[in-house]
This record gives sequence, structure tokens and C-alpha cells, in this order.
Amino acid sequence: MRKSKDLPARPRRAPEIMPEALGTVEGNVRAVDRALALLDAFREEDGPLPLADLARRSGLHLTTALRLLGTLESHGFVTRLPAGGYVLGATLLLLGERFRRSLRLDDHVRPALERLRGESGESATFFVRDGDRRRCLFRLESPHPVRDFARVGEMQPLGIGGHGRALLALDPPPGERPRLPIISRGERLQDVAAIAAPVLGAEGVVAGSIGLTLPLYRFDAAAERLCTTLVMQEALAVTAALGGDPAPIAALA
Amino acid sequence: MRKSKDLPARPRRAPEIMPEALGTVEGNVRAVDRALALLDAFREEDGPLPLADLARRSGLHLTTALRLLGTLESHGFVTRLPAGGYVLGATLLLLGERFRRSLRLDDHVRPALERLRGESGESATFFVRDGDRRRCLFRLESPHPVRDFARVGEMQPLGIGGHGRALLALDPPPGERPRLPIISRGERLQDVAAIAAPVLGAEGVVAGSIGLTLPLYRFDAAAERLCTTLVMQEALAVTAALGGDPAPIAALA
DNA sequence: GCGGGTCTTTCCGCAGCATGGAAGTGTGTT
DNA sequence: AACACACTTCCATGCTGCGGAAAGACCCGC
Repeated sequence: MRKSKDLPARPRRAPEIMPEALGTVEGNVRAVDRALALLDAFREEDGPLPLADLARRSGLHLTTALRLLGTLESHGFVTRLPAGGYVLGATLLLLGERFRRSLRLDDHVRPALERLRGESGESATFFVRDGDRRRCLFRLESPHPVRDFARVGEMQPLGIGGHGRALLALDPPPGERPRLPIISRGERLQDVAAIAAPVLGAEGVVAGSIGLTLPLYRFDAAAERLCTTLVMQEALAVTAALGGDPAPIAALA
Repeated sequence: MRKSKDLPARPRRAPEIMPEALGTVEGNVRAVDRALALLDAFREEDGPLPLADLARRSGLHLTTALRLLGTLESHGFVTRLPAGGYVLGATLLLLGERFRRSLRLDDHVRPALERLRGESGESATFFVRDGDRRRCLFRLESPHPVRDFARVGEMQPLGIGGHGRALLALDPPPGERPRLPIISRGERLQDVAAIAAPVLGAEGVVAGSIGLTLPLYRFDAAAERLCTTLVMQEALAVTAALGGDPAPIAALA
């Protein structure tokens, strides 16, 4: 028995992946794929979307979109307005919070961000690595009328920008030795400065990156001194709170 | 043609709804229903869940759960940990924020909550009506070590508790005339006080309810005076900011 | 080491389900 | 009125998701 062992190694799945007219990935349940595509069709700023728009955006037949939306609605993933049109549903808020909570960062990160913003008056943000990018997990807006923009949940590139470099700072390319906190001036976004430092978790891996962002014109020598101090202080504090070892961070200060 | 018109009116769908062993609602796409049930299977505090647990909780066959989770994963709705087990995925955070943003309340409600908490030192919360219940949309935690609990996204009953009554205060039962803000002492939760007032949107309908909650033992006469003032002030301010008419609220002060 | 347990994954034939065309209803516009 | 458009219902078809079976992976305790 265990004949499969004797057979020559064979690809796990049919290798002839056809060119795929639609975005349906091999091995996925089509109906679910399409339903999730409908959720993705809600882009940033649009209000209620009519059925026809949603069907068009997701490339689905009207009938199909209607049926899927009905199912999504019965679970609270979308809401159908009496006036007509669909919006995202409240269940997403619940699950989104549940996701964030499952990372167990709220308790320590949120207060740290509040201290940062409180003492600097600038926007405070926390990113985590997500694959080969980074994702904004927490964000407190500066009270200033002029400020940069970023949204919770958003993805940004790794390796560039204050947080983008901070997340990699503890595994630098050979020969380099970054200084913490990372200071970026107009690096990813023009006219925006960022001061960021990595945070270590209990397992010794980088848990995320904490920092401040502000318009470049406000980032004078005094602001730099203040932000540098504050960010390092909180990076060390959060690391300690998470049970991590502050030494690798302090070593690069 | 159109023979159906000549037939006697018949129920739109087969009326013999079978007892439904599973929770699959009539007229829904089964595969999607099940996939969403899997997401719901992630309850509050549990860490990574193995496939078998998820299948059990949602009443699905192992094979089915595996397939659906694969699809969910490819859209970032769940993440499979290298160590084994599934957790909710980051896409939910994005969509959850997008949902909240679609209500267009952030800009005015969040700063108001910050002022409330700043001046009172207690937890500030904003609820909206959701069907015949209410849902916590925003929440800022008090810095006090002793405080009540509530989570963003959570549902609570209408008609009871400070916010539960505030949401109904402008459509009172005949003969009653509630006073604003609503003050609740240990009404829904023992030992918790709540001070809440409704907020009106541009259409003249109740947009939500804003208020403070604190442990009852801290709610003395001085605290009551302060909280009452603050909550009314912010309820009026947010109403004005949303383009609503403050008069109905002020009239009940 | 062996054997029993649980969890995970692949494979595959069948049935039932999701699919999309067609036609119906309804609302607003010319 | 006639049209255009958005939404909804109905239904036959054939494809797709289903779950049984079995193999693999890994953990135990003996």
C-alpha cells in the first residue's frame, strides 16, 4: 500500500492552469469567491451602490449579484437601504475589531499612541508587517487642521517611509546599521515627515512599528528632538509591555 | 402568455419550510452562507482555531470547511498560521473601517468623544440604532483602572440603559416627556452609571446617541453636574456639525 | 518500537445547487 | 405614450460544490 510513494512525484494539482478569464482562483469555491468580490467592490468613498453598479464592478450577472447580496445581507455583511442601494454592513465592524483584538496589541499600543499624540500634538500610527507590505493597525489623528492622511486597515509598501523602514530595521542588509528612530523626510509622501521605531514582541520578533507623522514644514529642529525622544520612549515601553526584550532597540538608538 | 397571471395567487416560494436542521436561510446561496458561518464561528477571545474546531462549531463537514476556509484565506478574510490554525484576516479590518466611514460620523463624533473623555476622565461612547437594538460604533476608554466594559461593534438592547433610552427619547411613548440627558444608574449593568443624549442628523432623524459611562461609586453630585453639562454640550455640538436641528434636543434639557 | 488516537489533506462520482437567460414589474425621462 | 433603466421572479440546465473514503501527518502512552 501507500502506492503514492512509489509513484513519481506529481504536481499536487492540475498543472494546466488555464488563462483564467475571471479572477477566480484555482481551487476556490466559486460562489464564495464571487460574494467576497462583491464586498471588495465597495471602494473607499462611495455611498450606497445600486445593484447594477455592484454587478458591473465585480463582473457578475445581475441575477447572481442579487442572490449573493441577499445572502450577504442576511448575515449583516451588507445592508440594503430602504431608499435602494447597498452599503457595507455592521457585522464587518464587529469582525474587524475581533481581528484586531486577536493580535492582542490594543491594550498596550493604544495608550502609547495616546501619549505620543498628547505630547507631540501630531498624528500617531502603528503598523504591522503583512506579508511583503505593511498594514496600518491603529491611528490617532492630530488635532491640527493640516495633517497627513492614512487609514486604519490600509496597506502600504515595506522598505520605504518611516514605518516601512522601521519594520525592517532589526534585520538590516549586511553591512548596514540603521539608527533608531527612523526619520523619513518626504520619502514616501511628499511634504510628510515620519519618525518611527520597531516594537518587539515576546517571541523576539518584530511586532510592529510605532511612530509619529507630520507635515514637513512643521518638522523643525525642536520638533525633531521632541519626536525622537517620544517615539523611542514609547517603542521601548510597548516592547516591555508586550514582554519583549528592549535591548536590540536601545542598541540602535 | 404570462400564464402565471391567470393562476390563483400563490405563495412566492414553497411554503413548506422544512424544520431546517442547519441555520441555512431560505433563498440563500448555501456555499456563501456556510462560509460566513465560518467567520461567525470565531468568537470573542479565542486564539487560533484548528480546522476541526471550526468545522464543529459551524456544523460543517471537515472537507467542506477546509475548502471554504481556503477561499476565505485567498481573500484575506482568514489567515492560516504557519503553526497551524486559523485566525480572522486583516481584510476585515479594512472593510470594518470602510463600513464605519460610510456612515460619515467619524469626523464629528470622534473629536466630540475626545473632548468628553478629556474633560470628564470617563469612558465616552457613541451608539447607533440597528434594527431593534443598538450598536456601539465608537468607544474611548477611560484611563481609570476601574471602568465598565463595552466593545466597538457590540450589540445591546434598546430601551434600557442610558443610550438605550436616549436613542428613543425623541419619539417617546404618548404622555411621557423624558428629560435630557438620560441618566441611568445601574439600569442595564449593575454598578454602572450612564449619561447619554441623542444626536440628530441632517434628515431630522436620530443619528445616534453620545454619552459617558462610569462606575456608580464615582458618580456623585459633582460628577453628575459635570457629566450632564458635557454630554448635552456635545450632543448639541455634534447635531449642529451633522447639519441637524438642535431644537428638539435643547427643548428636553 | 508499536498501536491507537486526532487532525489534516487529497481524490473522485454523484446529486443538488448555483447559474444566467427570459420575461415580469416598477420608476423615472423624453 | 413610449422608452430607457433598475430591479425582481421564475425555471431548466449542467456545472460545481458536496461529503464519503482513505491516505498522510502527527501526537500520545504504553
